[in-house]
Order: sequence, then structure tokens, then C-alpha cells
Amino acid sequence: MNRATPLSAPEPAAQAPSFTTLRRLLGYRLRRATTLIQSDLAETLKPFELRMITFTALVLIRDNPGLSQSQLAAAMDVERPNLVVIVDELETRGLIARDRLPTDRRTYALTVTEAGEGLCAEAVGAVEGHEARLLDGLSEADRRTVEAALALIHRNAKG
Amino acid sequence: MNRATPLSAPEPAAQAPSFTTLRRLLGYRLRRATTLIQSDLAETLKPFELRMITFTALVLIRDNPGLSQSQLAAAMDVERPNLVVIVDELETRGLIARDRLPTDRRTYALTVTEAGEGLCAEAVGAVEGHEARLLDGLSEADRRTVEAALALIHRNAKG
DNA sequence: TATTGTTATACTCTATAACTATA
DNA sequence: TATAGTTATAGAGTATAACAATA
Repeated sequence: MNRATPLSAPEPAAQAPSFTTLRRLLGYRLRRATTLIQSDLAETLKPFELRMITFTALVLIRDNPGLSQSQLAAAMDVERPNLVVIVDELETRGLIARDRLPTDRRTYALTVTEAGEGLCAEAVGAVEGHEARLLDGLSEADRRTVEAALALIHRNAKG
Repeated sequence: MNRATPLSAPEPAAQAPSFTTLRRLLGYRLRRATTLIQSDLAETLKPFELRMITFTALVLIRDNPGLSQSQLAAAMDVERPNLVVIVDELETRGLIARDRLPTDRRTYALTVTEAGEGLCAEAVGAVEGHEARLLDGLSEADRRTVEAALALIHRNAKG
């Protein structure tokens, strides 16, 4: 790349491309930021051998002991068939337990094991650290403004 | 579901699950909002038979006439092999043109056709409408706060 | 030897249909 | 008959290796 060439040569687009249209779209910026956060989050969760989706499932089971797989799938907005492998993975690792309900032997009651409780607490701590790192410099007031904006988007999307 | 049962029965998790831990994470809310926006955006682009990724490519080619496929792939953060099908689709529809560079016959110079220019303008207008709808009620000051927060995340992720 | 665009391929995520066992 | 969980499968989206043409 001949960066010394000073003239506006007929050679097209030698310089960095322009994002003028895309940069005006908040949705574009939001998606970029989300991608960045998720890739940082994936790194944060790697030591725990958790992916974002298994982390979410583990947290929801801990916060809602006895949850069924259907309820968990609905809460995570994941199709039931896809949740099976997630729950399988957590169970195989001994992080959660699947117990049949005596009152309805079709459904499982999901709970975290002692190991799952421990790993969940550690992982949540690490994720809070990752967020603190990425949001370092954001005031509490600004943080609330961002949260309010995100809530507004949800309300506007519903109608 | 016997919602009339008033006692705290041993039946687990009959009520709506708790999101207390996840809701404290800004990344979780950000991802949810982004998902919502993207699904609304997909609907907005459907009449133009554009997906988010083909829309992005079309806009970048219009804003940067003569861009090469490698440059476009880098700008979009997409692997070169995956960009081929995107560019194929736009070319087949007559929205862009691929012209060999006389100075380097390996590379294509990408430009929008007249039809591509027209569709791009319409689609950008529709996307701006979609954003205005979703962000209705957000003040200019709040919007700038959100943009500043997203820029902060990018800076913090770099270091 | 390096680069542009391409093909083939694999891996992850997600979505749907159909099965089983229970109710 | 309806529901919980499961299996199989298909479709996106994304990533890597290797090739032909050109530099």
C-alpha cells in the first residue's frame, strides 16, 4: 500500500471507508456495542466453561429453583428442543439436577447443585467485573439514562 | 394450572420466573433491546427484500463507490468467503455492479447501479422511520447520552 | 511470494415436525 | 385430547483451508 501517494488518484477507495450513513443509525451503534460486549463476555465466561446461553440458564435456575424446562425455555426465549442440549450440558457437568415432579411425572423440577451454586456465584461475580470494566467512566445518572432508553425501546416495540 | 390455589404449595415455580440477577446486568438488557430492534428492522427491510447484512453492504457501497470486496469485508467485519454470496445477491438483483480494476485485474470495484441507488435511498428512509418509531419519546440530550455510553464501551473494550 | 476473489466445508444457532410418556 | 420433554432435521450465520488468477 503506497500511502505516500499524495494525489487524488483514480484508484478507488484507498483510504478508510466512510460510515456516514450507518453511523447516524443508533441501531447500528447498538448492535456493534452489543457484539463487543458479547465477545468480551465470552472471554470472561471461558474459564468457567460457560457460554452466554448456559450462563443465563444456570442463573435463572438458581434464581428460580424448581423451574420446569418449558418455563425456562419461555423465560429465555429459546425453543424447547434447543433448551434440551443446554440443560443436558449443565446436568452432565453436575451443576444442576433434574427431578421428576411427584404431582406431574412429565415435568422436571430444575435446581442447582451445590457445585452449581458455587460456580454460578463465581461466574456472576466475574460478569459483574466485566461490566464494571466496560462501563468504567459511566456515571450513575448516565447509566440510568441508558437503562431508561432501553426500556423505552421495549415499550415502543410492543405497541 | 390451578391458579386459585392460595397456599405456598410444594409445586414449584407456578408464577412468573424472577430475573433479579440478569436484570442487574446492563449487557443483558442491551442484548434484549438489540434483538428487539433487529427483529423490527428485519420487518422494515422485508418490503425491499433486503436483510440487515445486504442493507449494510448496499449502504457502504453507495457511500464508498469503487470499494473492493476485501475492503467491504473488512469494513463489515465479515469473512471474505461469506461476503461473496452477499455481493452475488446484490449483483443478481441489479443493485450493484462489479467492475474489474484496470490497474489490478484481481480486484473488483463495487458501485451501486441507478436501481441500487434508488432502492438504497428508499430503504434508508424506511430504516430512519423505524428508528424514529422505536426511539419516540427519547430526548436529544438522552440520545446523546446513549451514544456517548456506547462510544465509551468501545474505548474500554480496546484497552 | 503475496493478494483478490472463490469454492468447499464445518461448526454453531435457531426453528419445525413428529415421537414418547404422562396427564 | 393436550402437555413436557425428546429426537431428528433443516436452515441460517459464521469460520477455515485451499485453489485459480493476478500481482
